[in-house]
Amino acid sequence: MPPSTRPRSDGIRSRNAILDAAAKLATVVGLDGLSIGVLAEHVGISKSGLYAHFGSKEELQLATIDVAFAIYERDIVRPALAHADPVARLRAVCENFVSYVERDSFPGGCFFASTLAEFDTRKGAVHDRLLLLQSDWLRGLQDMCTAALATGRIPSQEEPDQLAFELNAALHLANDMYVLYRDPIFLTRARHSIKTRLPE
Amino acid sequence: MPPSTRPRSDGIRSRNAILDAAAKLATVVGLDGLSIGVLAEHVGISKSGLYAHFGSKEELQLATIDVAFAIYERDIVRPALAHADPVARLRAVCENFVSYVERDSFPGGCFFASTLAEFDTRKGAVHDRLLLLQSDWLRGLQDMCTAALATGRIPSQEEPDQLAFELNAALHLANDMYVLYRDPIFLTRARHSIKTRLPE
DNA sequence: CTACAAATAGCACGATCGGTCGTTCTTTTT
DNA sequence: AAAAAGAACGACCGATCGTGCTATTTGTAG
Repeated sequence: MPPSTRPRSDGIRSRNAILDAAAKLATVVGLDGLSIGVLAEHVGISKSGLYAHFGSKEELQLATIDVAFAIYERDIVRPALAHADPVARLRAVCENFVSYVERDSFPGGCFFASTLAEFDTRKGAVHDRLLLLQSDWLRGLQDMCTAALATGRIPSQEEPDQLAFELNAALHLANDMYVLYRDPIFLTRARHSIKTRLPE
Repeated sequence: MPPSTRPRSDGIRSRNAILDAAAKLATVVGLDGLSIGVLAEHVGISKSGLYAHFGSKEELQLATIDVAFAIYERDIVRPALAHADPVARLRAVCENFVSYVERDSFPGGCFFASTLAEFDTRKGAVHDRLLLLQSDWLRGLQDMCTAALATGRIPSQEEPDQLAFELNAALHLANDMYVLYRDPIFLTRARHSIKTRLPE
């Protein structure tokens, strides 16, 4: 293979700027509705200059998903894993999601809620990647529920998957309603649902 | 104004066929992603022939929303209103939604879940119309919860809006997960959540 | 049966889409 | 300092977008 293909420092900076803008814009106009020209104009570079960073629009979309996933891991999952106690850990991951919505990390709310709603019934690599990450989230939540219920400190006779469904439902709707109405009452509602199921 | 401007019978038939296809397609590719040309080809008429039925794409979108709303009212709301008992009525509206998802009324799941996710952060008449209908649904659900709780037969000390939020959350997530995974387990989960809050 | 309006098709427009090209500028390596 | 490679640019491609305009067909009221 030819030498190193090492990226240049300014190229990395540009690429990060592009993907940061792409992730934010995608939650508003969609991953598909996001056009190369509009994105380039938004970042302040030419369309072909932007395009040179990615071989196709699909690769741009996949790269955008990866940076959004990194943010989600950094802000929601990793801080929760710091808690050793299973119940505290589960509480933390839920609260981290709510506050991640509350602080408007993305203008269109949770990146994965937005993009999955767009690609849920489509085919292709983007759908597959989003589905994989969603399945990881679901399994992680279910595992946390299993561990939390095993402590015997949860006032619920539900099975773990049902508890995970109900927690996820509250988080999910809180995101959608908060994006739609910009009313924090929905975040309060979700927090109340969580607290009822995972009391201190 | 000039006499009647009466539409012709074949025109009405075409218009219905167009809007029926539009409502179904919109849940897959989005209300905006649905292009006139593709829709025309799908219905089997020419692009300009289709376009003549509506003055603009936005009017097509608004008309599509109206037919979807009529279906939602016919299948979900009206049958539930047949129940005089508030608890039975609330149970019915929830169950009607789940079975409306279960029987694949739209290929992309609930029409309003799909389109609202697309237009939640946009401006314009389409967003406004969707928001209005969503607010109606929310208020209706809250009213039903108020009436149901007033019977004293609900084993919950929650306020009505919190109960409405939790029921809505279960319905909402059931739709999204069922569309994504095509696994009826999520419908079962939602039904379980409902039954726990509204026992027979 | 005739007349007229509604319905549909054909055609073309300007804009924008994703994508390719050759070229120039700039950073990094030697 | 020279050479090599990455970054960014403007021009351009064919395709498709929403949207008009005009002509033709077709259902229906008088």
